[in-house]
Amino acid sequence: MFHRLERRLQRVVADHLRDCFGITDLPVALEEPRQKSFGELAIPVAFQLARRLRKPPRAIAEELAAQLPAVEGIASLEVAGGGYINARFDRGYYGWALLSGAEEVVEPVPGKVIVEHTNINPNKAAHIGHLRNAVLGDTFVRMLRAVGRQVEVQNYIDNTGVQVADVAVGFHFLEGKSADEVAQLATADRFDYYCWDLYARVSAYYQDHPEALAWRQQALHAIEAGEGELARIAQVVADNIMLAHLRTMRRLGITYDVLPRESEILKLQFWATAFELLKQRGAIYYETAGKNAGCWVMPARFFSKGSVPEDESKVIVRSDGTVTYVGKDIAYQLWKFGLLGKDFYYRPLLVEEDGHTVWVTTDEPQPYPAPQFGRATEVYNVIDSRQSYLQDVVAAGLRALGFTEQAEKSIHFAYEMVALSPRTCVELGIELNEEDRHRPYVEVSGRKGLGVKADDFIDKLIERALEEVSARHPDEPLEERRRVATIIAIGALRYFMLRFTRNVVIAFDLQEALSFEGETGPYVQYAAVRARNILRKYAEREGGLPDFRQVLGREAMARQLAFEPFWQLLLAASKAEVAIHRAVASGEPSHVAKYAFQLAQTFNTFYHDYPVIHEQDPERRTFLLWMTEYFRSQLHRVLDVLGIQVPEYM
RNA sequence: GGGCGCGUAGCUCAGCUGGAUAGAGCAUCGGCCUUCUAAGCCGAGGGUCGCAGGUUCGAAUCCUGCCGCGCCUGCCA
Repeated sequence: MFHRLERRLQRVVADHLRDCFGITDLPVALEEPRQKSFGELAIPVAFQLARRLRKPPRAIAEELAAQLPAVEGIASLEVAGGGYINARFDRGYYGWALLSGAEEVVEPVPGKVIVEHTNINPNKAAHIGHLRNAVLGDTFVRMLRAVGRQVEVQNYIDNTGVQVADVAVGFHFLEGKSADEVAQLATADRFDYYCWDLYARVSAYYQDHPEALAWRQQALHAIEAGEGELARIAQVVADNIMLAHLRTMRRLGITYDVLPRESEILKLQFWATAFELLKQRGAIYYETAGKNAGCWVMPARFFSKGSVPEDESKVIVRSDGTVTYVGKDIAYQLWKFGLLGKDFYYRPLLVEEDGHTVWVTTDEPQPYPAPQFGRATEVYNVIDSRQSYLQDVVAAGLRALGFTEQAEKSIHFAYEMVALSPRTCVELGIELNEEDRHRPYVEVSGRKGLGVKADDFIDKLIERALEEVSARHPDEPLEERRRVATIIAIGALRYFMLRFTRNVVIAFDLQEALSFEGETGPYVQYAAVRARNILRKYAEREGGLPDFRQVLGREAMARQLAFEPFWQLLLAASKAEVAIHRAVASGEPSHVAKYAFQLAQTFNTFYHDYPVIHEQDPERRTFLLWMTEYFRSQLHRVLDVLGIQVPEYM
């Protein structure tokens, strides 16, 4: 409703400027006044007009305020300060609109958005860095859907890359295991943990035995050819680790529509097609001299922003004829926009509890009726900011092929890494040198087997939450308590990953992340639980909730909302839509998290200041009860966008 | 060298397209549980918004130049 009134006022002002001044090129921006007593919306347009009209802003504001036509829902306009026009809402109108459910219906927006996220190498367990990617991506998807966008979620599986090859090397050469033995091992619990350690061992082995890197080449060629024991091992590893990742992400309420696999990009000749295009359009050329001799490269001028020497070109096809990640990604991006003229085949991989099917690509025709994947109008690639160089090259590839519009719409949804605080490193038994000890954070490498495994961290959170729940509700059955603790733990985790803006490095601190106080997910959940408790208790006592629309009319609303604190509380609670829209516009999920926290704070103030059930005045009691219900629904709404559930009790 | 990002309270961070007295959490100190669960609420202290210029009626926000830190700049991804 706030959103709607804002737009309505914006339009009236814009129309007025057009009709009376002939001004159409001035964007009318509305603000929220610094002081609440100034009203609900401020129009600073007089400042912008001052220079153009050569009049003091104050005079322009006076004039405008007097001339502007009446706007439904706006009670008054008044001039303040140096030239602000402050608008006050008609409180009865506003409250009644919220109560009678005149909320805006979410209008579907044309076009399909693809969000690609998670993309974990299927060779070892996920770590906390991956969680940031998945939570960010999943939340962004929820945000887009909340504003009416059609979204397809993709999780790219690099099942033919170096990382998978290295684990295959580990099983084959270091452990002497056959593909069957690995397959047997994969049925056991925590196969992903086993691979985590093995991968670290292989990396260490390469360090000490550089000649062993030949094994990697051998494995990569076997995988690309799809033949031999190493290829079979790699497939077993990739398939099973992929499933392990899906299980980990499911714990966080994260799922996908389709999993495009790199093996199909190769087998179905996606790359070959893209390669031809790139050659034809001169986006890449065969280098005959210098360090990149024998490679197909893209010249730096296509992707570089600064002045860069000509030999800084990016290798797309290696001298041994294999294609780099960037090359495959260009083919993949082309497919996402429906520009490749090819498609995958699909089969259902699994069905989630809610009936949602996760599809995976295959290289042969399938009998299953799959949805139409790809063909997006807009693409978001959730990939950490360290890869922005590669992402620039990919976008440059699209541009070089003449797809400038799609290159613009292929957005690198970048975020900074998750590092560990020195304190947490010590806690995890990671040795630090003197320099690292005094840094704000320490980057940890998955390659060395350092870092925090996602499932371990989730388990630890649940354990901590269970202690809290058990202390408060010792009489509840353990299974119940565990379920509640899990919801709280996931809420804490998701909130922690979302509370920072994308471009700050998270210095992950266990102690801080395990805390359930202050600006945390559980704080917001707690507010929602409190709201529901009031409603439940009232319903138990009175045999149900009143029919608010019957009991509270527009006049009653106006009467109650004349009381300033009530008005401010309702106003704050009604801004969820605005917050979500702004977060989508700025591409910043943390804005939703911030709003959720503020909303919870506001509700806690309400909770503390105005006992609902004990209120004596009947109209006021009903009003307070409705406010509680409104807060509850708004809290649920934003928590849903954040992917955070509300437990039965806390 | 070049590219990207960061620098705001003791610590961790918000601050939307420039706007009216710079915000929150944690930590510290002091209050509040016989009233809808204290994972809560109230209060206090704490800031030359890295530095210097510039644009503007107005700059934490935009521009330029410095300083400090991080990441990238691979025939790994």
